[in-house]
Amino acid sequence: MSTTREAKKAELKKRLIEAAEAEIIEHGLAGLKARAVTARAGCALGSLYTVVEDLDMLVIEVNSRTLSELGTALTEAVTQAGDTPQQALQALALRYADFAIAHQPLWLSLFEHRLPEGQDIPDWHKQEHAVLVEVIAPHLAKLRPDMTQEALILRTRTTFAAVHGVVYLALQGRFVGVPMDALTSEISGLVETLTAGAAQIAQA
Amino acid sequence: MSTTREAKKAELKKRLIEAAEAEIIEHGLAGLKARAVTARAGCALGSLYTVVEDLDMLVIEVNSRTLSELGTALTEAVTQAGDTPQQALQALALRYADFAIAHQPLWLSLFEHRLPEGQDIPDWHKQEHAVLVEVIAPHLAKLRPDMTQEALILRTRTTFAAVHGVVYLALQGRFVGVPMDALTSEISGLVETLTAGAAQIAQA
DNA sequence: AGACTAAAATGAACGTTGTTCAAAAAAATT
DNA sequence: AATTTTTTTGAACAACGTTCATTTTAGTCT
Repeated sequence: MSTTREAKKAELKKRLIEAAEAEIIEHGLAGLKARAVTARAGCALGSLYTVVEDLDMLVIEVNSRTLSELGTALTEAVTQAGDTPQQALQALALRYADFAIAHQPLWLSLFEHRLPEGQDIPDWHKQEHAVLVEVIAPHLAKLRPDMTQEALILRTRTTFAAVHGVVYLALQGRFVGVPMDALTSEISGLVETLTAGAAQIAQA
Repeated sequence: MSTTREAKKAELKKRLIEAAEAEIIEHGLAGLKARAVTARAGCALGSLYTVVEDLDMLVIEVNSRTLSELGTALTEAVTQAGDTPQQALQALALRYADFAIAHQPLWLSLFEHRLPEGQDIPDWHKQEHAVLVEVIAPHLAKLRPDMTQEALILRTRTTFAAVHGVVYLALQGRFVGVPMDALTSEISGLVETLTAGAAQIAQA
């Protein structure tokens, strides 16, 4: 039997992913080093490449985990929110910001990680991003009954990206970003404005 | 006299900045290499460090140029737009997206560049980002006469960040981004929604 | 103009990356 | 127990940013 082989390999992979996650949390995505990860996982440097194509693919594995947890956080937020689309969208946006703040380095690596030119993200991982817009779509649809389904898909992505942009620039700490202590109220104000505008345009 | 000394140094610096800009345009920020830049500028590898602290500082010099050109593009867009705040904000957002598309790698390096942990962006360069929000503020103020000046400053940054987020995720080509061929119309729809919402909230 | 001094340009060399691969260790099979 | 197959290992490699002793150039002084 060769159950030991697969099991050990799977366990090593898990250990490496967890080590990479811990390293990103401690030193950020830019501070992720192959030697530090393998030392933390308790294996040789070369072993990394028996379990994963690349260091980049290890990052993608970490991002996959993060995306999954972010997804459950968002779906939970919807169930706890009120019934109106305004309340649901407010809850989603605030939960998104809360998650980003609470898991800053992991959340940042979702959007800062780049593959070398030519390579691109595997499809299975691209699909995992879908949850970010899927949780938004039904509530936006209630606000905009005038829109076709295709238009709604686009507008949902736009809405996500708008909220995302505010959180991203704020966490980045760049000059143009909203200060961290104003982030929650600004996110709330943005969603209020967006929902008010959407309802009004749909009615006209 | 030592006018030749300073002049040569200044000219070398200019050549290096231009070379770095060209390299970023061709290979992206991640593809910027000290050896390629110095080869392109026609000087030795070590000469780079007589003119600039770091390769990072060379990127900041390039970003400074880009920010300046982006600033003039945005101010020009306002003068060409109609008189209503809605028209001004539409013109600004669309011009921002156009600039990002037309100068993709340079625009991306404005937001993708990171300094090593501990170091942070020099103040003079932080200040250069101000133009991004300064062009927005007066038009948003007309839509929200109910807001205090401090609240307006925050909301201006939020508004910029929202539009920026949509452009950024679209150009990134990640799953959640708006497809490039829908970007212009989605930006327009977002600004329409934001301005409609703002006007309604101010009136209430 | 030529000798001398100060400054700047140079590129070989260093430390640190990610990645590879011949050799060693471990596991499976006979 | 011996043999074959597979996996793990870490020294070695190429590519990177950065440094610094040396060389070259520019400025100054008889």
